[in-house]
Amino acid sequence: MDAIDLSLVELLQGNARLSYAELARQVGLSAPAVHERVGKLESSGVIRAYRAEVEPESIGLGVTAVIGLVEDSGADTDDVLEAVRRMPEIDSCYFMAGVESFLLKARVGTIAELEQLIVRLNRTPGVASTRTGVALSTKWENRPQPLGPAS
Amino acid sequence: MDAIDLSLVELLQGNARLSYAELARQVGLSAPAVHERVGKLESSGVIRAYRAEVEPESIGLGVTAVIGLVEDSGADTDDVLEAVRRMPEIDSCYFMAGVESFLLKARVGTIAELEQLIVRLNRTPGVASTRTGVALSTKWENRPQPLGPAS
DNA sequence: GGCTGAGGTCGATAGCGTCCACGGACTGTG
DNA sequence: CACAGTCCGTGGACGCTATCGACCTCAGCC
Repeated sequence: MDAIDLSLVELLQGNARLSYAELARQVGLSAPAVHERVGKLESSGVIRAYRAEVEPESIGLGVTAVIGLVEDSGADTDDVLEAVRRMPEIDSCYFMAGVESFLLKARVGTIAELEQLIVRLNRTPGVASTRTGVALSTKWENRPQPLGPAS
Repeated sequence: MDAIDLSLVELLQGNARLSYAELARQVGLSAPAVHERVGKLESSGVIRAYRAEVEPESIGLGVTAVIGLVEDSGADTDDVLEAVRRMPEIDSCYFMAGVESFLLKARVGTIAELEQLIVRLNRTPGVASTRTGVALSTKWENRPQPLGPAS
């Protein structure tokens, strides 16, 4: 990971569809060289994926909620995790310090669907309670990360 | 937004670097047709951007925190928002229902940097208090959204 | 010095992006 | 019904890109 790799990562964070030729021009290398570097960034796991960022409203997902989840004493954390993973509405999942072991971000179409999701979560074995906050609006999300001079 | 547009969005959510030719094969249209459809999805705002998803640790951002922010009574919400926006560590910002007007997700390199960020937030005019939770691990994030039959 | 490996350039070729002219299915109208 | 207009697609063409293989260069090491 040198300075050129960092620039490549930064460029691709900004626009994942840049051509190798364009990347090459920006960093001052040839296209094959860039191709190889990006390939290594991908296979070493620095670049995990390339995703189109979609406006949730336009695909019928207008409601965003954040859910803190408290586990039963004696719950199997892996089982809970697996159950949560199977709910496609849950688009992010963090294991947290604190009473609420998990913090979930969910995206659904309507408040009614959110209600159903919460009920399903509360019924899940190992889940003691949940606490849900509803986002009224998303100001921004997943802003490209500032590239600290890395590892 | 018909079924083909939905497939295109779904395919690009999964891999933003697919070529138009490949997309065309997958949805059974010609490349120029796909090119035009994707162009319209972009300019109508359905597709906001294409981003490389980067492993935060590898660019020196190993600490994820979630911060609830309570505004002063009489604070100017727009000013608070502007101040928060200027902090590049804050990668997501939601305006929430509840006492904590904003929920922020931050990404920093070390706990020391997190401390500085929190101090800066608490010093910001209009901010009454903050409450921070630290993520011990990220199970997953920004999973491709399930494509409900959309608008 | 001479080997070796990493990482670059160059050149070639197949395939892709993108522009354009053209054509069929709907739709509203005389 | 015939007509024109619109929408949305196809196919062809052409320049640019992706990607492979051959070769070059430099650093480290025996």
